[in-house]
Amino acid sequence: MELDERKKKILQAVIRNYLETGEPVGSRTISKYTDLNLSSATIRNEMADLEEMGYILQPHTSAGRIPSDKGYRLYVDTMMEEKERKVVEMEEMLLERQDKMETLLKQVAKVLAQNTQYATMISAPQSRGAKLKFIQLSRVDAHQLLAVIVGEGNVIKNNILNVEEELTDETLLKLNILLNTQLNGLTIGEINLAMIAYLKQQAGIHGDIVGEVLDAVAESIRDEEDLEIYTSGTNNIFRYPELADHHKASELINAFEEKQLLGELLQDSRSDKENTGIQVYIGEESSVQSMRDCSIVTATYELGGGMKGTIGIVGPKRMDYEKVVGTLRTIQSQLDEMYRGDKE
Amino acid sequence: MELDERKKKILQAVIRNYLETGEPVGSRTISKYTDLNLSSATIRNEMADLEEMGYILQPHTSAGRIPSDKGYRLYVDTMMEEKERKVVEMEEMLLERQDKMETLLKQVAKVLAQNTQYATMISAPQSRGAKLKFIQLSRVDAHQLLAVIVGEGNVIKNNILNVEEELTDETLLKLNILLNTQLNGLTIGEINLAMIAYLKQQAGIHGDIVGEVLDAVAESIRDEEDLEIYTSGTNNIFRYPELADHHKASELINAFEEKQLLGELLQDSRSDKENTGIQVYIGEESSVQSMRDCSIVTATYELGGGMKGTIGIVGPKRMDYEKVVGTLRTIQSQLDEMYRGDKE
DNA sequence: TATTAGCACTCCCTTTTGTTGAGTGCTAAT
DNA sequence: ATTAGCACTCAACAAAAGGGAGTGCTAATA
Repeated sequence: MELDERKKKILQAVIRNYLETGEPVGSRTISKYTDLNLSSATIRNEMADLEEMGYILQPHTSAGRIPSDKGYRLYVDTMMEEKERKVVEMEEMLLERQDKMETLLKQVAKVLAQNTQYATMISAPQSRGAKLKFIQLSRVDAHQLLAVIVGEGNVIKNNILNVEEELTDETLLKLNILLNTQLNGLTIGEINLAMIAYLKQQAGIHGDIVGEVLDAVAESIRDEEDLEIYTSGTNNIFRYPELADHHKASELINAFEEKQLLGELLQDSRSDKENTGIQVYIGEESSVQSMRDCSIVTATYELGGGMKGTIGIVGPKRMDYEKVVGTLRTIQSQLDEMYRGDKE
Repeated sequence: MELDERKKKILQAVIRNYLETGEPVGSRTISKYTDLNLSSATIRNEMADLEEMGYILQPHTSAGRIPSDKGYRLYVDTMMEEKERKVVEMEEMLLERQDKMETLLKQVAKVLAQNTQYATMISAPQSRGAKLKFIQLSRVDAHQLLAVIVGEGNVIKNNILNVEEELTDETLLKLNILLNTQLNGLTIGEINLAMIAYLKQQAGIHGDIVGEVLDAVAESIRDEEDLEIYTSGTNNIFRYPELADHHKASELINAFEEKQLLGELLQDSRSDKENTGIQVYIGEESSVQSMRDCSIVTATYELGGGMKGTIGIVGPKRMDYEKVVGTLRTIQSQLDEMYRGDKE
């Protein structure tokens, strides 16, 4: 059977209506709602075909139809009309420039949740892409060093290193010079074991102690793969009855709290990107079990210099895809603008 | 009417039973459950008295009794038998010593949630109580300085300072020496405006630029009053039907996400402390509206040197107070031990 | 005088039974 | 190919009925 133009129109009407109301859509509704001027009986026949083709389904006999995952997919891929979305309160947020990445991201998540009424998450840009700008070891205690590492975009990492032997001031100074001259300009991801081995060799005479410190520095640079994620609006899931029953809600909230799975999700969505950097997962398309009744829209953002992070929006399958995608586009460009603003 | 020994026993029995089952407790149950050897009829009379006195109440005629807030209060104050609680997985956690405060606190929250099956929160110790150990300004960029401030217990703060004029290496070095000699040993809370004014005076000749930097340093030291809070086990609230309906759950989850109110709550509970540092808020006793159907148990912990934080556990009013208080005590002493372990 | 057995009564909870209405599929007419 | 008409289905709501746990009261008992 072929999906002709009329069937498409009817499918689209069913989906649009269902997105709005959340109620199964009947033939009579469609007959009036569209400009097709067809009787409900005709629509019924068409809808039976659409069901057979797998685009819509009946929750039970004698109910209207709701879109299936396949139906949503078709809609998202070919029938949706994106439009830029005004993002409320975004300007304010941008006015007070955030020097702290953390604050900025938390705010983005919050604004997004308020605008869309869905649950949102945002992953901090991986620092491994950022170039090293400055590194410094300072003595804090007899056996403790503080390593401060500053990357492009002023991403700061601290680490307390425990060292067995005491270092002289001179050694420390030399180490600092060595580290800065050798590592400056490299991205954090580039500082690997080979690099460190080379550094150790450079350090030469100081041998053990320096080696120990360098190892610790290397570890603290690469270590922090924990991938921070900020979430907001989790309680929005209660707005959608299809997600709000105890079991599902509990699972979802847990996923949002644990953040482990979210991390993987956002990670995945970054790798296989399309040209636009926006991706939609409908129902079981995402790997997260507890979100099998949800749709997830993710967007990759960039703060310049390879600092890429991902934003995710989680809602019911009948989420307002147009609005969400539109909003995400706006945010993407706002963040981009913000970065360029930073540079000038 | 007097609350004699027998009435107390009955009240205790009612509460104990209700804590377990969550169902209103009838006279027949008590008659069998206790060793009082009284018939249900006698118990009924006594229960009528207890109700008149306000310790228990009937959800509706012909139902059993449930404890009132006043009843719970009496129970918590005089009838509860605390016992130390083994905290599962706590040892493991302590074995891998955490140098990062953040990780430690997150873990404590998690372990606590798993052990108690309630929602938990923990506030990071206020850094204002910590003594300054080390402070350093470094040039990151032509117009950007990085201030690193290390307090006792290796609490680290970073801040990027923007400066108008460029500083010479010499000035920077002098500033560092000045800051370290003058501020070392003071608590972060003690570094106030007067102190800074004095420093400015000391700096003397350098005038403006130094003043600017000092102001920025002062700000970054005292600024961070945001009071970080980590939560865990929010979804545990779904275990308790009396909290799990959409409206209440949504409000609660929101409170846990916003963290604003939690902060005030934990803050309050620290100020008016009893000798033990553990406090119980039953129902409306806490100021947080969305938690009027909950009980909250808070405990103050100390990591030495005035570094005090607060732990909170939120559950239904019929929470297992004995277990919760016991568990908190255990955690308190474990954290204490941990700090002492750090010192030796 | 304190306790208890007995009993009528209350009220929630669950199940049952109707009733309604939106929606369908099919058939026959257009 | 489209549509009017009709019988049928089934969720959702409401009213009715039954069951049961628990109470308060009264009168008997130790």
